[in-house]
Amino acid sequence: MKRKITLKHIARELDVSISTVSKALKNSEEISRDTKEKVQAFARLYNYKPNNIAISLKNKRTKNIGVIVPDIVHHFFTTVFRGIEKYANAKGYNVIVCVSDESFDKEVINMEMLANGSIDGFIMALSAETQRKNDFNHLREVTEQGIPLVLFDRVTDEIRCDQVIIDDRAAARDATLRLIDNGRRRIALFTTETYLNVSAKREDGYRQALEERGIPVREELILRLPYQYEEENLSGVFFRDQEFDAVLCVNEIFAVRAMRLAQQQGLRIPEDISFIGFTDGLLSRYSAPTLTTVAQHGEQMGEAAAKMLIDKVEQEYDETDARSYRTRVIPTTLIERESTAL
Amino acid sequence: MKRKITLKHIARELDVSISTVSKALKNSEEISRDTKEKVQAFARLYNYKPNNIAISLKNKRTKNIGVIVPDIVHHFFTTVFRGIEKYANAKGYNVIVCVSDESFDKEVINMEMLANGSIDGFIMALSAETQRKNDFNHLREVTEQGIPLVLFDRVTDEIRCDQVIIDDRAAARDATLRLIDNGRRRIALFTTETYLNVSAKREDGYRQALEERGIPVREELILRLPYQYEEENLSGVFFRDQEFDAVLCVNEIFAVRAMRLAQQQGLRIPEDISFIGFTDGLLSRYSAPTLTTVAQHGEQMGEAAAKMLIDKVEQEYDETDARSYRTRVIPTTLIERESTAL
DNA sequence: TTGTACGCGTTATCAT
DNA sequence: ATGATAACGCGTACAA
Repeated sequence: MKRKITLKHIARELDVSISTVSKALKNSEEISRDTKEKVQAFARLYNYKPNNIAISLKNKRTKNIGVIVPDIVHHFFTTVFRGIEKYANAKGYNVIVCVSDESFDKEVINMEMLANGSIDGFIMALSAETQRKNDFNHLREVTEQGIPLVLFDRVTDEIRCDQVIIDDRAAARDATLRLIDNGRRRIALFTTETYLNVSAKREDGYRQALEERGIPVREELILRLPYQYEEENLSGVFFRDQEFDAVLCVNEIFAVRAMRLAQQQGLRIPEDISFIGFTDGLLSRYSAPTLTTVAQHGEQMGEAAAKMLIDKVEQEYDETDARSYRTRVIPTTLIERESTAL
Repeated sequence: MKRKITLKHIARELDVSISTVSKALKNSEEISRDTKEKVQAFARLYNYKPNNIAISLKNKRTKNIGVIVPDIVHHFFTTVFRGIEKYANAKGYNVIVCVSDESFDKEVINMEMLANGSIDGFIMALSAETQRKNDFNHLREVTEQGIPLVLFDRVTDEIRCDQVIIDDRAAARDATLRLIDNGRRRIALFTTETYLNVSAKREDGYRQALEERGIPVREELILRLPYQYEEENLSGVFFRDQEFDAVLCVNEIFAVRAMRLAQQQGLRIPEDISFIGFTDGLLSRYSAPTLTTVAQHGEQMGEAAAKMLIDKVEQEYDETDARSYRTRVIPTTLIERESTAL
């Protein structure tokens, strides 16, 4: 077993001092050609690579960034993660991922775990529970320690930090307007039961669009669903009892399931009823009919977040402490597919 | 800004030595109650937490594990990752994720980056390119350095290490047998064009099932598709020209797209033609009709992999160097849904 | 009961 | 041109 070699080993073997080896490997001018060649040859032979941990300790920089997301088996978060990883990797950073599982406690524990030197900064989307509790002390502690933090998607304004978001309100408004312009008048909204910032904003946008067009908002057309709802006792009834000709859904799963139910009720899509969802994932692309959806461009969000974070990490701390926090709004795109193709 | 506090700060402040502080915080018997209380109070007040990096350097243990996957925006890998993260976290480990993007070079670079002290062990699924090139020197180097490695799903037998896999051959065989037992005789196979171990094994299983039942394998029923194929010039033609009554697909995207094409040709599912896919993801659950699929239980695979890795990391190295490498086969489950419901 | 010294691996500064 | 020393933060064997 070829154990990892260190400067010390090389020094001992070549009978020079550790610092000589260190300098030789960096091609320092102070070292003679002879020794440099000797050392470098030896190092190459034994495949010497500096120990990351030692360098981290010395530099107080880990070149790691911590990412905490509520869920990883989730197209949107995965997409954002890909953007983060791609950018970070290109900049020589590694990414440590923790999953909060929508739990406040896990979020706190993970943050504390990573905050003790493991990472140079955080990128995160808040757990549902955190948003519900409105308790952000763990975030505050971290930022007060001077650790850069970038929030994305599930954010809060209670903490001074960078943010990367989409304009959920505008996106929902645009989507709703599109339905209206397509001649739809009785537009339902299927949203989540649990409180999420984003759902709330999407609902705002939905309401705003209706009001703008002088269409009264009918509260009975707004359906708040738990994540794992049973088809029968909810939408089934809903579809039979209510009359509507379009549905805006805050995610694609709701949309696809709703389309299925509508079809089972004998409704034709998009002739009788049209659908728009959020999150342009696999379901939207491969459902039958394919689903018109608001693309959030997660990868772009991830890249933006990583860029903001790494910029902050690498900027000298003393830089005129003019800590300005920025919010980047990534534009959404309405991707039109069959579910609204009139 | 409350900077992170160290033992040194506490020692200076309380006018004791660093080691006294260190011991006091561990409630050592050698330290007087007085000092202990004083130190602990101070530490709590300033929220002292030991620096992970320093501890890693000292212990030569990082409590990090490295995960390298070909793709993260992918249901199966995500699911495995969740299992890894869950188990690792429970054991106090963090997970560093790198994406090889199916590229050999990126896989090598990421491995080397992490192997220099950043992690205690690797869990990975090989990139397509690595499998194609059959070049595993990067894996060999790492294992020769004594870094534990667990391969999952996309594995190789060229490297002595632990493995977590499903029995792809058996799963495909069972699925095919199920189709045969349902009275299907002209069963097609839709598989990937790029060489992957798993696809090859699934094809084996498919062939074996047919042979077992005395059904001749018709090569023209085996379709090898690129990942991003165009509907028109491939399956479209295929569906018109060929006659078959069932399709086994090596992933769920192929299955869902194929179902759609079949429906467009006027075929009824499952009456005229039935489908089985691999990977029990969202598409299988929410497609219309819902898709019968081979569940790979990724989360369980992830947990198993993490357990094997951490066991190895934590076992003393000198333990009778009886390095036995184990292969865990996670049983698959055929989840029957509408696409085969006769 | 407390403190000193050393080591983990590296680099930077300051001798020689 | 080379080497000794200190420092990053921590833990521990040993000395006082």
